[in-house]
Amino acid sequence: MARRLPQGAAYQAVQREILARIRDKTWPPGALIPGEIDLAAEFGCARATISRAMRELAEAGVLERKRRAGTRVAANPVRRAMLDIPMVRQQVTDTGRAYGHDLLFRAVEPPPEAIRARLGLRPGTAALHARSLHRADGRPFQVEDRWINLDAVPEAVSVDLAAISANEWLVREVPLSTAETMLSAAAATEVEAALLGCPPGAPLLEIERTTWLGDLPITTVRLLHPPGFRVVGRV
Amino acid sequence: MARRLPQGAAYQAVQREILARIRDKTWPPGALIPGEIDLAAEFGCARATISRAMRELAEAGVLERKRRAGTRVAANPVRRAMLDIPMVRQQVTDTGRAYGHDLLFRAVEPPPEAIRARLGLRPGTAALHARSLHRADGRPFQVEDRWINLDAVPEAVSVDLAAISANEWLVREVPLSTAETMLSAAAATEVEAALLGCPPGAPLLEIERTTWLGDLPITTVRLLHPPGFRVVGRV
DNA sequence: AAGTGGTCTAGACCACGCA
DNA sequence: GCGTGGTCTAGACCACTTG
Repeated sequence: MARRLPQGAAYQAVQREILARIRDKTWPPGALIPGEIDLAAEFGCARATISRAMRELAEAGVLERKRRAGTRVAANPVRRAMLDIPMVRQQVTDTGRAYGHDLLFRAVEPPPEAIRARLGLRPGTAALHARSLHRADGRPFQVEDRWINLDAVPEAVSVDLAAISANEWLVREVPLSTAETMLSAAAATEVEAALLGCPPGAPLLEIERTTWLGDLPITTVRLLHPPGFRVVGRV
Repeated sequence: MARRLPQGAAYQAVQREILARIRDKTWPPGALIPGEIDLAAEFGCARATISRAMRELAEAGVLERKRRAGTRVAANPVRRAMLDIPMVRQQVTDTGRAYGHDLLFRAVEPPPEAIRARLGLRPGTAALHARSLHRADGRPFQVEDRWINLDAVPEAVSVDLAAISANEWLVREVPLSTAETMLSAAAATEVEAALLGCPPGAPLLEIERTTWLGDLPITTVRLLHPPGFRVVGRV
């Protein structure tokens, strides 16, 4: 760049300038903006610098890029929220509370049809089923209902889930799995209400997550949080 | 690279190799992995290629990088879910349904204390308050309860919110605002139940979002979805 | 003080997808 | 075709942090 901007890198200065031009409607939504070579000339920097700035803005949903067609300001910007869903233990201890968990149930049994399909099991195949209650300072924090595909991780059957939570064992043993996460609201059943210490029918935040290693389904879990629990998104 | 891998770019091939080595525990959680120069030599590519591969993996939470200290495999990988929260209209029409919305209420009035604080208003200041019902194929899809900071966007007061939803007007007029998003479960009040066509007390997925332009609060909104509604995360 | 990641450059080739 | 973005390279300087 002609003058070295004090705050941050050149590609970030380029990003700020692009964002400013979108905000002040120099480049309105849907508009075609100059190509990388033109902008590099204007900003007095290398094309790679412009490229990185625009690539990141495209990943953020601000710009839409197509070869030959050029770069446009996104017409329908999508609001994105990044949710961090750490291990339960961390969620609890990060807020200064004491973590504990109870294994409520453990069995190797054929899952219901919905779970069976999600884990890609042949009908009749058994899977490891575990239910736990996680506590913060002794009070109910999360009910976890988990199914583990024993075809994928047979070692799981011999893990003492009372000593180490399934979550932590899986993170250690099967790192880097890909996941699909769903959030919804559910009414507490009698059992769930008793566990979480809330009235039956109370609104619970429900997180369902299925993880794969490559194409191989590993586990699917349903997490229930007591009323008042919030998930906060960054960005 | 020595041999041109058919699928994708070189930096992606490097990423796949790094991920493979983490998975097979060549590089276990917490381990220090070779520096960029060493890896560039090993993979037979430029240092910038390794750098991009590792930078992205660090952004994804897989690696932790520090100058001088080097790069380590993340010890406590955090599960991240990226939620796309598009404009209501798109959410509805993308699933092939007809979109419609009714403006239920509109007033310029002092907000309750919680909202006032969130919008950074002086006590007694009025804000634009609007409540809408969004429909998909005529059926209730979302209840929107919004407050708009008229100090930040005075033009909002003269917008016909029956013709264009507040959401769409704000996206067009105040693009690129930053936002904080919260998800939780809430029990339907009598009014909300009537609007959404569900029993009172039914569990609703609640999304609260506040947006800023720089440091200036623009709007805060509470979105309620009927039972069964799900938000799905990518990655 | 030294080594690591973070960034930038100038140039190059490629691939996709409009015209 | 041909212009755009997408990627790669070889080399350079800088900034942070730790031994």
